[in-house]
Amino acid sequence: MLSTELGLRDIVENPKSIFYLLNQDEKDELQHHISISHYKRNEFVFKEGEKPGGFLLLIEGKVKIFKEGVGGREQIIRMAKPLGIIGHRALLGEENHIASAVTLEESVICTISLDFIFNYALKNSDFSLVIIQKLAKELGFSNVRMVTLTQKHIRGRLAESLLLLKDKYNFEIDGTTLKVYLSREDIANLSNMTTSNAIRTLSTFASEKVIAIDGRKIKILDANRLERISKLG
Amino acid sequence: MLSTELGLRDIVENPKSIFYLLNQDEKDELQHHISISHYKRNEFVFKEGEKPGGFLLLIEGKVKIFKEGVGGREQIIRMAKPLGIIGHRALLGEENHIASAVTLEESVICTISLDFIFNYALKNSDFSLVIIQKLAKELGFSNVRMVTLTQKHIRGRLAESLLLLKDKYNFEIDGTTLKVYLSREDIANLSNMTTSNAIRTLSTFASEKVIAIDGRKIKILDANRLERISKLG
DNA sequence: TAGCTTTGATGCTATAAAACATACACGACA
DNA sequence: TGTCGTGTATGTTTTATAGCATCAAAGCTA
Repeated sequence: MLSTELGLRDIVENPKSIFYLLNQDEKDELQHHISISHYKRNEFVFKEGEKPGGFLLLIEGKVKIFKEGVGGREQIIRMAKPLGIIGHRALLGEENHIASAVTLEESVICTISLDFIFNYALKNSDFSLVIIQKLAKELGFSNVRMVTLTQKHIRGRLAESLLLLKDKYNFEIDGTTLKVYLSREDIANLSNMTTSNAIRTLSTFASEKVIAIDGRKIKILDANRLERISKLG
Repeated sequence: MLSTELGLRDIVENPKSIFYLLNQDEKDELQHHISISHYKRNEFVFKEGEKPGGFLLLIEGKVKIFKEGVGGREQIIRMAKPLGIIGHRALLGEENHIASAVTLEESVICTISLDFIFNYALKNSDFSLVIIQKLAKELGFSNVRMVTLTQKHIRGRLAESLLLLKDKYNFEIDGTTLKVYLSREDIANLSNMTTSNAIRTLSTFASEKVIAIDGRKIKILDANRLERISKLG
């Protein structure tokens, strides 16, 4: 089911891939610096404190990036989807990982050597510019999120997280069901609240007909209302 | 008192400046793309929502970068000191400013044109690499801060902020007085708490002999203890 | 299929921190 | 010299949310 072979081509041929804009020589060279790994659900890709071993590109699956906080309580910093890059912050900042990455479902990840990134890709100023833009946007996201996670109340934080999941993973073909299936605990860790409060607030939203819940399946019934809750509540 | 003339040379000759690593041609070109502005205390350098007008380098003074949150409550995202760059995130991400910048004291800021940054500086891969590293480190800082601001309790957050101020601005010649004089409100906005709680917790720290306060003058008496409070409390 | 573990749901209690209310110190300015 | 405004200090009340306990449902595994 997991299409490894397709994945390799995808990395350089899909316009959404960061390596798409490399020139042909660089793309040819890339083939020698790449390796592919399969992960089952809930496997660590890297752990907080580790030294980055390469530049990682998620080919298939979903990954959460989170940091352990006070008393082991984890905060999900961001989530990745196919053709997203992971672990790049530590690598580019020449630091160890400050967060861990765990697969949310069966995933395929391709590793590009540090050597290639620093000696080939980053010599290409188009590539550098895209990396710069990506980091700048991520930094903006992180700054905005810092303020909302600290200032918004529970309902607002949860609403924002649901909208975030919608923007990142979109809907199933029905147009309402979120295309990502998280445990209540993960939803809580994404929204900076306890699991109990995530469960409680989700049911409140359901009773208000803003969402519908069926196990881990979440349908967004009233996105505008959710938007308003995120802003005001 | 504010040394404008010295400032201009400093930009290219001081190893701490990001423009130090440009080659001579680029440095010569830079002179045609630079302008300098003076700011009084508590003046806006840029505001949330504005389009970045240039790449800003703080020559002299201190600046806070903050974001308006729920109900106008502001969160200080970071603080800048001389030879630090400001507003670069929006510029490099090709977005509008998501935060505002205000001087904490009389300041001198130099503006480098967008044109120079994109058509000269970023063509130099050494410069790009330094920008990439800077952004990556900032992103790491922001991610870590996101977790501590959401998870630590008041005492821990305030202790962390005081240590942050120490790391950024260091001490006066006496070796204990923080070389930055913030209002209680700014300290609160930095630490994600109300002004009352900042005042209260500061006095508690003072009564515990961890710090000494004399108006806006803060002496750090026991940095280790503060470190422990930041980690555990 | 039974027994065990994990996850989800809900009520109750405790508590950290916000919100509010004064009061005081200090400088600016008439 | 008095009055006003601003920043700082401190006590009291209120509230959001964490923490805990219990129970039900759903998945696993033997």
